[in-house]
Amino acid sequence: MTRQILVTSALPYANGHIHIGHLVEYLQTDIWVRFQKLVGNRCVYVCADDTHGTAIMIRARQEGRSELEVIAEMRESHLKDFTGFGIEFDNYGSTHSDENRALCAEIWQSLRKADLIVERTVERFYDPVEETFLADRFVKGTCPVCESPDQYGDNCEKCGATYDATEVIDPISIFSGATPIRRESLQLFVELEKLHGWLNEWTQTGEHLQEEIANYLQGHFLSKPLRDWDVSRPARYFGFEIPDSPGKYWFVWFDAPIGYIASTHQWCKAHGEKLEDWWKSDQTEIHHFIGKDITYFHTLFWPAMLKTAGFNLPKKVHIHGFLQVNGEKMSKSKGVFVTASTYLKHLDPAYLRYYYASKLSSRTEDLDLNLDEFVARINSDLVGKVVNLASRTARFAQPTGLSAQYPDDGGLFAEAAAEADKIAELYETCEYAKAMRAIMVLAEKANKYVEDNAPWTLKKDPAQAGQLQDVCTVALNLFRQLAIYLAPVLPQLAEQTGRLLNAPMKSWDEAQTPLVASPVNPFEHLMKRVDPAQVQVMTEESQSAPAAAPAATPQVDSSSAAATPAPTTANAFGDTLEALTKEPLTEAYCSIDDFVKVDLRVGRVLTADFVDGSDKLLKLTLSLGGDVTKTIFAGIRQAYEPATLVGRMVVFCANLAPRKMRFGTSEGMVLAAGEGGTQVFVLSPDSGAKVGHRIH
RNA sequence: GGCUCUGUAGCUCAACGGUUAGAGCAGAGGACUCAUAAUCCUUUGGUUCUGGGUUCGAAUCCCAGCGGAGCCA
Repeated sequence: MTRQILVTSALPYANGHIHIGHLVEYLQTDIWVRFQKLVGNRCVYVCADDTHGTAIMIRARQEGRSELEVIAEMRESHLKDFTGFGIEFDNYGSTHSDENRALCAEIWQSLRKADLIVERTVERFYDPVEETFLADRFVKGTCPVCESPDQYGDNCEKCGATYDATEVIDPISIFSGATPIRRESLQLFVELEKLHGWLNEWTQTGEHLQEEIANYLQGHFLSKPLRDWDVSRPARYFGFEIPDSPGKYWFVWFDAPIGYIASTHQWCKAHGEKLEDWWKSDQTEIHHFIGKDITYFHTLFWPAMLKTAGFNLPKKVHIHGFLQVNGEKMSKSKGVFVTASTYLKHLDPAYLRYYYASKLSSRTEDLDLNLDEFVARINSDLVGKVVNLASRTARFAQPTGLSAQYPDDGGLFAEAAAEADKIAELYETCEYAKAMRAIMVLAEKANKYVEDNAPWTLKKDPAQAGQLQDVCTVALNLFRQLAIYLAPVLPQLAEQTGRLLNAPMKSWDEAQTPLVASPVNPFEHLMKRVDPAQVQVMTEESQSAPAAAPAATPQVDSSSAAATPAPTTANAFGDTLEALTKEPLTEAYCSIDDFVKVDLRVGRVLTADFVDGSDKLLKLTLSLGGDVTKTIFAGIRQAYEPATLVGRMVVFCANLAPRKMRFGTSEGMVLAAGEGGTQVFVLSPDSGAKVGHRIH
């Protein structure tokens, strides 16, 4: 039975570029959509830019242009990145569209009619320079609990306290630096509590949510009365003015998810379809793919809005975890923050599509991009196992084409064909990692078949030509099966395979029938091995890119910057002589006696603070265990956010002679690699080391 | 701080409360030479974070501790 499925990914915010963290979601979704289309379901994939809110407004003003210009430019950039990664939306809209405005009004009317909207006066911070109210996270100041400076207005990264922005000591606006003033404002709220009973049932029953998400909602929100949701923002605000409340605008999180419907509407108009058939019909399944950070918007507010306004509820909200790179949070200061466009400059998008697929499950666990593993996976699985099958047999088969009848292969093809349902089920349930493994097992068996039948030996004997053709027919058919199973992940490979064998692949079911009597075209490389040096260049370029590259600032052409260093030979890991050339090895020897004079220790950073009057230094308090501490001024300010250092272990010299500085006395030196400035990389011991350990 | 997850081989991950905890990669040895130093065979790696408990039986369930991730409208 053909299903009718509407799929969405979260709307990227029009204030930043797409990076490889975002791509976890778009690739996960794109793979799912391609799978659905391949098996013959009617599937439409929509998305849009999320364009409203204070951040966009302020940015436009700071850049001296209109919000419309800003969002138009980001839209272009986003689309370019998505296209580059083979993400195929059926429609890519914008929350700043006529369709969205109309739908917002419609849903708003429903909420009014259901008597869910109330007015209340709240006190908010107001930026007198930018003339706008400030969300908590747009205010910084000293934590009212532990008095750490430079904390955001909603919670303290040092002590973990949460509070209201109005409690912060010495607050400033992050936009203008001005001291915000308190101002009363009449706001509109949705009384979510009125739908508490229904939400309880919807979230806790059925298959709408992953189990851990249902638990999370139960434990965190549904166990107590639901707070009213503040959905309005006073002028100035970039968004839609609320029709029945002049001077008030819908909060960006009100109109953003409605953008899913608006984008669908655009698609319907372009394809002669009715919106009702997609959003108000039992025949349609809605599937949202989102990250775990925006869980509550999509699992409480959004269902409540849909329910009230009479739209389809999602059949499933698929929630994924975050991307880490080499075991750490993606971070701009440490150079593991890779944008989509930087990646595309150096590497084939197919690599990332496969790598993510090989690691994704249906759980909300985070996914770690380990760059060494990335190289190994691609080279071993895709090039070594899959593509190799074609590579080692296509040339033998080219003169004759495929055999007219499918030969006896000992049941291999049938065996792999029988896996189709299992693999389909794994795609359907987002267990891509398991699907990839199942496919690789088939690839291993196929390689063994080639090994056992040694076509290269058959080739030497003209009498065995028929046998040779048969063996290659089997191998290429097994390869073709793999290409079909991998098509949702690697659409390009599927197309190339279709061309190689003169038989385009259109459907999942083609894995059930062997291809015979088809000509074989000259073989071209289907996929290149990953060169670790390219990965290296990519991370280096990411490190040298300006920290928060906003689209508006004229892009420093980082490609030319990356090309400048003289190309030097690299070892097998891609390490070049660059660093050694800049700082040659010391020629004089150091005796063991000299070395042991230096007392190197493992310490834990207890506190890390900016130093007033210095743009280079951070003041660190290091613990050596118990109550033994050392104070160190380290020149790493440009490379590290203080908050990211607290709690981590570092290596430092504990018996360096104390040095008086303008700011205090420094009692040691933290060990770090790099050239200085933003290029500083603090050393850490492997796990297992204890605070206070001496380094020998 | 609260909540939801999470900790298994060097790395990435499997394992309905039930044989001797398994795969891939990496490592070691061998075969092969068609293939992008690819492939095939054999093989070394585990105190399942720690400590208690429940059970005939625990990686799995419970409690505590330690570490990691996220969220807190």
